Amino acid sequence: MRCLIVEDDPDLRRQLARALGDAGYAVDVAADGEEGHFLGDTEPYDVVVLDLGLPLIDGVTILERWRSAGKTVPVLILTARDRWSEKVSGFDAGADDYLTKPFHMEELLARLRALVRRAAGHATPALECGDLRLDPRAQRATVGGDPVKLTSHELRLLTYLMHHVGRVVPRSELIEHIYDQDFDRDSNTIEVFVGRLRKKIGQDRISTVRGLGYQLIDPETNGA
Amino acid sequence: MRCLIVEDDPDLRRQLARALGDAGYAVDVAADGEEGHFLGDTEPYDVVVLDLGLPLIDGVTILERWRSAGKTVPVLILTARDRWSEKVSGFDAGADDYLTKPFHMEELLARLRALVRRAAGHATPALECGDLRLDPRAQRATVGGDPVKLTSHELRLLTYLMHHVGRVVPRSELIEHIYDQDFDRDSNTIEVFVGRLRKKIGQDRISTVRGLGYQLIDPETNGA
DNA sequence: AGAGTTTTTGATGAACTTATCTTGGTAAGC
DNA sequence: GCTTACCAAGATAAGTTCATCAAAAACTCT
Repeated sequence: MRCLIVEDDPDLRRQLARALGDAGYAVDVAADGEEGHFLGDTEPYDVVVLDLGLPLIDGVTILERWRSAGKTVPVLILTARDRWSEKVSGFDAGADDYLTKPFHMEELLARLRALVRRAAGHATPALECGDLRLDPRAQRATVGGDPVKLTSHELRLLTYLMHHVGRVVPRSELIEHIYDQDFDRDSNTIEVFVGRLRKKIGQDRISTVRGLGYQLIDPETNGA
Repeated sequence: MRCLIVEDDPDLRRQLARALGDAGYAVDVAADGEEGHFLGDTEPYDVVVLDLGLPLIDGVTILERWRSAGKTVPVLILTARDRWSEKVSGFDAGADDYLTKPFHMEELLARLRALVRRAAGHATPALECGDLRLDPRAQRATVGGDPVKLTSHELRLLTYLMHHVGRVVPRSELIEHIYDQDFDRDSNTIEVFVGRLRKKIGQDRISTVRGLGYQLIDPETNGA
């Protein structure tokens, strides 16, 4: 999952970036409103953390622009505790959730998980696909109850696929959502990771559709 | 589906071509207004992505000429964020949708899907024909709920036929919409693909009309 | 700072898709 | 009823895409 953080306070920004990185997100950061607006406009994020008090362009304005441009990416806004009115205008502008500063990092992570989950149209917190389970909170995957040891990028790949079970996902999309901004596109990393994942979770769980992409097979619908 | 991209910025052009290619379109590109106008005039596209700021002939002018020549192909125009007035004149010239640069590639794809769908007079996201279903986003086809494994070209062929259920589609039209510009016309590839499709989705779903073309049979209207 | 992972890269070989060719069948026209 | 044109089907060949491996580079953690 790929996440954008728009926050002008350097300390908090760094703290957020680190926490979300540890939680398995590919993280991009913006220090002011202009940069934040630009990034959110151009890159495909799965969730955005947006501070309201920003230099150059205000958070609410950014959000309004994204929404009027048809962007549906889930956005969580951060407000100071005393800025009560900001919160309201944030929601009016189309925010999906808010959090008042200061906050517990754990709570932020929980809310983000909920947002990502809802955006993908899932009801349950844990992702499932046959006897393959993934707990985004614990960053743990199990096959038939047995834990599988995955490295961080293997986990990212699996997480994205499990949010899109049954869909044929192009390699380019996987790259966009697993890596952050500056990544060299032309490489075979995805193939290598798919290979490793298959070795760990079972060969025939991920099928490749030549020329199109990869597909996580749902045994229920008996995918492909 | 066959798509024309008219865009003068080389980076964006390549990026677009790649993304649309990944999404299963047959893609032609034009780098300036003259080439774009010519291609759109002579080749039958299903959708066009048109930048407004172009060398030689401006995008709005191209669009006006196409429209006054009776072309109804859906056109999505790209505008820079600050060119507010361009957007308006683009609509006046007959654009079907617009997107301001920079943009999410996924949003562009979603809008193109919507355009193609609308142009073919469909309401539901998934294409249906009897118990044959096709989800263009997931690139998955099912017959009576059972998934059918199709290769990328088989998928393109079926997609086009499903957008024109019941119509007798000439082989030449299929070739034009499945392949891009430079393709040797004199070959029997389409016959071969129709044969393979029939084998996978059922023999009597596609009927051949001698001397005219192929027809995807809709059980409702009991086609043919 | 160094050892152990993890990630990336590059190369090689295998697998698959697609295009072409050939042969045989089927419908239309005379 | 015969000829001709068009279409179906199978086999083959070519070209592309993908999988796998090994090794180098980057990163972590002590």
